Amino acid sequence: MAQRQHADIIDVAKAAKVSPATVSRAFNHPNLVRADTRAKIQKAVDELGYIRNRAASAMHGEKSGAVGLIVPTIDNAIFSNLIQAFSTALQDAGQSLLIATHGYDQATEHQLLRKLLEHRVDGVGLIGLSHLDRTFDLLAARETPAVLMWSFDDNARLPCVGSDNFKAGVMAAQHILDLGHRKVATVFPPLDGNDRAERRFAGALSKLGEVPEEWRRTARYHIGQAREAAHDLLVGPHYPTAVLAGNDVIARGVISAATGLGIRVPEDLTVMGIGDFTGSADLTPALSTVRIDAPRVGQAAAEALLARMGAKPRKASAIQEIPLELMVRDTSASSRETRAK
Amino acid sequence: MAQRQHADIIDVAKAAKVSPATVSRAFNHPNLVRADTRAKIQKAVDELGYIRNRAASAMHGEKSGAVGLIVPTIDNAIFSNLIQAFSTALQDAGQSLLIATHGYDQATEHQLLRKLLEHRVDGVGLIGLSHLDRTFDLLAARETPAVLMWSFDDNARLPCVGSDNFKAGVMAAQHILDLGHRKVATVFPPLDGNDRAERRFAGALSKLGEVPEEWRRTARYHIGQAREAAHDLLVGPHYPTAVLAGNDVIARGVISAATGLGIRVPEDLTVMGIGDFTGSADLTPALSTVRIDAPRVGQAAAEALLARMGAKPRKASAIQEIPLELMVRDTSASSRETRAK
DNA sequence: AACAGTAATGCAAACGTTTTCATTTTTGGC
DNA sequence: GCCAAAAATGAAAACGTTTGCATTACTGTT
Repeated sequence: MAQRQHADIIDVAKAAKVSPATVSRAFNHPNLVRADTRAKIQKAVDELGYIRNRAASAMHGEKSGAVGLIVPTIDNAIFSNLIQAFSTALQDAGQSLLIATHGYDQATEHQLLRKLLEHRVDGVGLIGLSHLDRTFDLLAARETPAVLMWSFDDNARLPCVGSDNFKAGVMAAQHILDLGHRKVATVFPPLDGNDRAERRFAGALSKLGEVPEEWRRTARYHIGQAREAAHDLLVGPHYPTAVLAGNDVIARGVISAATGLGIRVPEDLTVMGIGDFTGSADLTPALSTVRIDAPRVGQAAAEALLARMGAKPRKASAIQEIPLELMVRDTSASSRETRAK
Repeated sequence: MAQRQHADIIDVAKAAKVSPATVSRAFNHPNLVRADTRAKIQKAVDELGYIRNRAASAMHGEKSGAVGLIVPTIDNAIFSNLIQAFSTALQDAGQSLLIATHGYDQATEHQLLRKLLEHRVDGVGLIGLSHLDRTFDLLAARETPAVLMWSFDDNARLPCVGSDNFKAGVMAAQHILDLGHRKVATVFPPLDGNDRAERRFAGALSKLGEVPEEWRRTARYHIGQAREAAHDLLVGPHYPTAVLAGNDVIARGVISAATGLGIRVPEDLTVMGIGDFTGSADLTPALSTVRIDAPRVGQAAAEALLARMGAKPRKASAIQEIPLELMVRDTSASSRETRAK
């Protein structure tokens, strides 16, 4: 039995009594083939269980129908909302998504980009503004449309969609100051290689002025670590009346540390987050924070990328800023009735 | 200037003064080419910025170097840990990951599978045990290695890696009973089309016996919804002394509702989750739950899939059960000192 | 130094599509 | 019904690899 492994376009053509060329056109330029011919072809496709071979199309300089996305990690609330929205928008446009994670390592990121390019992705999404020079060069050499997302900056090297992290830091700090706090501490993630955190911190400092060394703490993206860092901060001799956390997860750690020490939030201590991740509104007390609309960023980024991929002349800059929103909830309060001591 | 668009394997061959065949072999079967020849080729590759064309290789019946993963959604803690681990394991093996989300719709899932097959993925991962017949059929017809993950069941239609959700339900229920509770309520997600929730519920019922209608509540995967459902439950005339939640997120909603009503956890009410998601241990109070080790599932699933993809004769069944672990923390307590009333 | 055996390389055909160009069919105006 | 114009289809050449087979280059033995 010399039955072929899988039906190919020629088998379909035979079954439908047309030429392979017509079958191909029926897929890629349906308007070029008559409706009844298309019907015949569709019938043959169904009967033979034909599935087109994207690899063979891509070989022809055709689009591969896949987009690449490189993120630091999938498994934290910061990115998963973004990825979900990005993915959905692409799927709606009929694109497939190749995803890769580098664990915050830019050299790995570059390697992953190479791998995605081997698959001839039609476009690429990256997180953050700062990347290796050779990453930018590679993208340019390959003329692959790309979008930076999550952060926003006017003079980014590539189109970018996201929020201004500097502003986020400013807004959070301003809110704290507006409440009358003057003794403000910070708990931030390590700043190196993380332009988001770095910008937020810079924004915060621009309002707060100098923050004394003993009121600055560092914690990775992890509640437990943040709690330890905050504990250390709050048992000190000079305790602050407000803590600005680099993101919502850290803020949760801070609240937890405070609660553990019998410090009431917000009566004794104001805590501000940044991000407004899923669940932050449902904490008890509900977290005051600056909302970064991750789903909207993901969707807008996907749309910007799709527009770039559409071989349109690179028209109006795709740079797009997603607005921030101050979410005043139950962890921030005026400093007036704070500890008299 | 007739400069070619991008370097070709033939360009590389010319630059290295060897034949294209040798270049190809240098990539795919390095042991077949002499070390110094390989060096020459590598040099040419670097100079020309050559990136191999995976599409062209895949055409040759070669492996595409990509694996597909279809999940209900990325943006919730249930899956993101799993996806991250799955992704990492694949990357370590040099594979790329094509991901697609269907939002809990099996027909969409089938469509997505078709799309992944267009890209000639070398293997596919799916979430859960129950899928459309035509999804299974398609996988079989294409002879594409596949793994079901997250749930485990002895007589699944495909190799599966995961935990036994029935057991998870049993363990949670048993713990509650062991503490002496007899008035137990449940808050579960909708059961239809979600075999994980369905099995958990069945497991719980197998221990709990009949749960009266007024103590059963339904809530989607969302803290706010769960809180409402739980509120409704706890203000009733006959309130339970323990609540078994279908997953950790729902458990958070239950705790929140209880706190809001002045019901103390665990003194007045025991709350059990299932899952042990990121952060559950860091809640205050820390959540008692049944740990499903998502990262381990993801990694084991990836390994099982890779093994299947290795053209090895389908040897020892790749079915693998990941053990559950009861995490007794601060939301469960003996029923003895519960409300005397 | 000649030989067999093995290791390394090259040649050319194949893989499944898309597209240009040429050819055939259909359409609509008279 | 005829004709030009437009629409639909087909033939064949490409796309960038991989691989079976043939050839050439080494290796160690006598």
